[in-house]
Amino acid sequence: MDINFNIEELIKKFENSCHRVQKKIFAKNEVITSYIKKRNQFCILINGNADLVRYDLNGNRTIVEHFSTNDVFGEVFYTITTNNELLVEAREKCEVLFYCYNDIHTKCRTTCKFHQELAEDLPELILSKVTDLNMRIELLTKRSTRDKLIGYFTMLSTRSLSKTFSLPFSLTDLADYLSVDRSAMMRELKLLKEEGFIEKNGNKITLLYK
Amino acid sequence: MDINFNIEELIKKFENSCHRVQKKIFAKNEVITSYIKKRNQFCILINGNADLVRYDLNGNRTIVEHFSTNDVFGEVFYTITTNNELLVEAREKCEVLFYCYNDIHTKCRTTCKFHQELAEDLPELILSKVTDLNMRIELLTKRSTRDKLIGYFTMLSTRSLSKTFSLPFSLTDLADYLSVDRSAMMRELKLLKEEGFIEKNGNKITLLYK
DNA sequence: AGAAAAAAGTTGCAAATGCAACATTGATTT
DNA sequence: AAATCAATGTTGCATTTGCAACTTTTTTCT
Repeated sequence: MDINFNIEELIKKFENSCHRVQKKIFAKNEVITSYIKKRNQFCILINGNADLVRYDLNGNRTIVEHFSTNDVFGEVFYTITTNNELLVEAREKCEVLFYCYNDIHTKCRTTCKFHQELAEDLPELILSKVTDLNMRIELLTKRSTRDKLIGYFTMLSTRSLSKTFSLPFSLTDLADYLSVDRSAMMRELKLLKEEGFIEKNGNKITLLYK
Repeated sequence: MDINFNIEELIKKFENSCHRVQKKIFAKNEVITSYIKKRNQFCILINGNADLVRYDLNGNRTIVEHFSTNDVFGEVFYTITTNNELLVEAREKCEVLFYCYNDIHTKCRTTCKFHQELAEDLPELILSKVTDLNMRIELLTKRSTRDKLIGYFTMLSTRSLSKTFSLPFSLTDLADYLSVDRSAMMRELKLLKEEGFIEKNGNKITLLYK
């Protein structure tokens, strides 16, 4: 599958064609959107890094998804079944495009160029999201912390086409992403180093197995 | 968001218009497809129930996804990062539509009516899959077996608009779906009954909390 | 209807994980 | 440059979970 969707081009077109779309800029740690308050919103992260975060009743924080440049997110992708708070938080300065999902297939299709093109490329955009989510599920269904770590590292290694790669997360956030206790994860990480499975220098990891 | 995609109608059209699509029928327990052997395949389950199942190296079985009528699945949704086997297994008699994802946006768009319409409705189809996957992740990131069970029951209750609902799984399969040990799950289920959170008769569950 | 297989239910014990409370290092702010 | 805050790293202990080995009940097959 080859995704030939070019978001840069699309944005250029939007800027002098469609006025139903909003572009906003957020500073580090600002809340970009809340999944409880808004509905039917569809967002594209043009620039930056952000996380979809859930806080449960016991105060546990979970990074539900991690977004980087060109990722899509928003409430259309989410059916709320819990009463937990779901927030998208900027981890650094972020540029975000907002608009209403309904607009895509209804009004704009025939009117503005931006929406027309987006409608065409939408399957690709969403599809790449599906593959991300499936990968995430693959990780989360692993039975032990060790298997989750190894699974995650293997994925990063495959993506970067190298045995050595850097973590996109702090270790604290990685624990929240893998949905395990941080100290338990640190313990397991230490064992993986001691047993010679991995090497770690700063936020760079090297796989030594296989 | 309202999904007005009518798959029945679409299939009727396909049957006398497009010859690039295959319809096959599977008996219970047959393997519908393997995610390692094939690539770029896109499937619609017209009728029946099936599971996407993973067997890991320790012999653990995980139900990665559960499909029922009108669900879509296939390798296009999946970037293989592991060497575990991923199979779609029929849990009962299934009718399945197969075709190649690439066809959707390339050749068929201008030629056959079936693909043309499917291309239009594809965002909706995939989007509903994304909401399912997000719900799944929400469950899997819960920290304890108890929270997973309660989360799952709450979701079923919300969907059926009733405090009483029936489980779509056997308990054995539910454990594989929630990615926990079956006996540990049974123990927790017993506690939930004893502590008055739920009632259970056969495969019917009633929520007693809130 | 009877046999066989699958699912449900139970339990003791070992291992993994979470929790809490720290010390240490590194980064950011004033 | 010092102070503050965040991230990393460590450990003991309690709790949860997984594993293995069963029995009982329900379903499926011939």
